[in-house]
Amino acid sequence: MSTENLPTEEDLPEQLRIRREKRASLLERNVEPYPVSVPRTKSLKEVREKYVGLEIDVATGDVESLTGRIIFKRDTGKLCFATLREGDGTELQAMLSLDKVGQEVLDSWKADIDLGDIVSITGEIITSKRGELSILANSWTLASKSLRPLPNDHKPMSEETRVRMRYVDLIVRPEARSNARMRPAVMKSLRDTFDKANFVEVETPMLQVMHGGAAARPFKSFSNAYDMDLYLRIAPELFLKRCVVGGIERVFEINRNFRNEGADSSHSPEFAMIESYMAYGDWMSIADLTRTLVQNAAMAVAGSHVVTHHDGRQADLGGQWKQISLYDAISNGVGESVTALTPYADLKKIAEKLGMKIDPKWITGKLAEEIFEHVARHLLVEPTFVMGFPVDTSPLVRAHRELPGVAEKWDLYIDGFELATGYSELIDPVVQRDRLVEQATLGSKGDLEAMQVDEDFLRAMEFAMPPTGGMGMGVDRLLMALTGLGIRETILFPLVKPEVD
RNA sequence: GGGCCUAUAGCUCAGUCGGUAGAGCAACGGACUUUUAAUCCGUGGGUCGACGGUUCGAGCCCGUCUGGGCCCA
Repeated sequence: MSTENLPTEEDLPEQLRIRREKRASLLERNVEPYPVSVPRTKSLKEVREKYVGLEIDVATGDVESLTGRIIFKRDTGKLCFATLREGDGTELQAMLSLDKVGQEVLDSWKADIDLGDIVSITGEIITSKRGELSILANSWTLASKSLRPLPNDHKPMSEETRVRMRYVDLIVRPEARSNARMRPAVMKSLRDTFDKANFVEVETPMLQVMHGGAAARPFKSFSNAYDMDLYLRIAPELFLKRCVVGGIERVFEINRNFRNEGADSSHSPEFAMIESYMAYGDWMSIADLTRTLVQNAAMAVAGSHVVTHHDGRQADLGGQWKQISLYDAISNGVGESVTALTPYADLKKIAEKLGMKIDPKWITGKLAEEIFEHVARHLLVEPTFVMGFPVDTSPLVRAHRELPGVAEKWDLYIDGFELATGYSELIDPVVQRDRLVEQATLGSKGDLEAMQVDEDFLRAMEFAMPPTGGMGMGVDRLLMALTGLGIRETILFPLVKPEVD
């Protein structure tokens, strides 16, 4: 990187300039501000655990070398205090006294060490006269000099600063630390649940020649080596179904999908998703699997099926979950009977009466789904399976075994948002081809979310796919359901537009 | 896409009627051997998001743009 455009020392804000001067001053005195290693015999957490319950004003005689970031600093004339914090948030007090370290070392501590610096301190583990577990320094050494001041630890950072500088957020905000550690706990729980049910995890392409498996606009890219357009996947569905054809009868994938659409408090352009397929299952058995995945994840992070959101609200994810019919929900919401056979014109009248803005590109089923979202979605706070979606918006789903115009598809709603979807999969390759051709026709008419005809996928289907149930669930949204957080808090580094100078 | 709110010191925020830019924490200098957001005395730190307009005079009023948030679609 070029150094030409970096600000000169005089241009820097006062506090940044002073810290750079301190770094230079250390180097002048042959003190390394960024040493290759520093003494460390225990973590702060290990010390806290070992000496729990130690009485006031005790000297243990145990000498350790401990490291941590300086979070608070209380310098007095001859006895200085500082609070060290390590990555998981564990804190420990450090004490430096004139009679232990001498004038020169104490003066250097006061002058050279700032909030945010990482230090190593060697000394005896004691409790102070106020009972605080502490390390009383015999010596100390700088582990890494911070050139930027930490934000005020007692006022929350603004939401934008938290997202743009997550590394600082993780240093100062306990909830940021626990959120970051909740995601891997949930991932582990999901994989354990699948493993116990004999599912095999696979990884399928994210760079795809042809996108499919969902109704969404893709990100487009280009391969220099192959000289052709490539797409970032919007869903792994068509590859997982190839796996089922090949005999991986219980299969799942947890990984990132990319959708080139709007971003808001529940949509991120890249998001983690589970997809899973179970041969010889159907939409009901896959619903049971989905419920088990969610409930086990709740148990893993909350120790209970009742989870407590960050605002204190509790949500009960336990028991069997309510099932409602999509068209019943619409009928109740609009006060007249609506079915999958209700004609487009009637739906349009209903939507207009509701004051909805209607996109002329919407087909009949899409209009019904939009009416559902308008009248019923916000009511679905407790976990609810919404059963029976229109067949014309579900091109990869088999038709309902009894209800005409309906597909064996459910959406799972929690807290008013869609958490997961599940199907009895369409396995008739001839019908599948017709549906995809129909999609391609919509695409050629300008529907940017329509699917393409994937000939290789159809060829796989023609080798016979067993009857199968399938599901997809947003991992970020699962974390939202468990914590009540917005999607940008469940993702460590959500996409943000670059800062402008 | 539409509407509303928002951008001021390193961080979090005030800023009245358009008239010399404020606080807390942080920083700098000094005092202090048991502090817990230590305390006390003193000091410095600002392109008020960007550009344009109105005005004798703009952080404040108007317009455009950019970033962020919320609501609607």
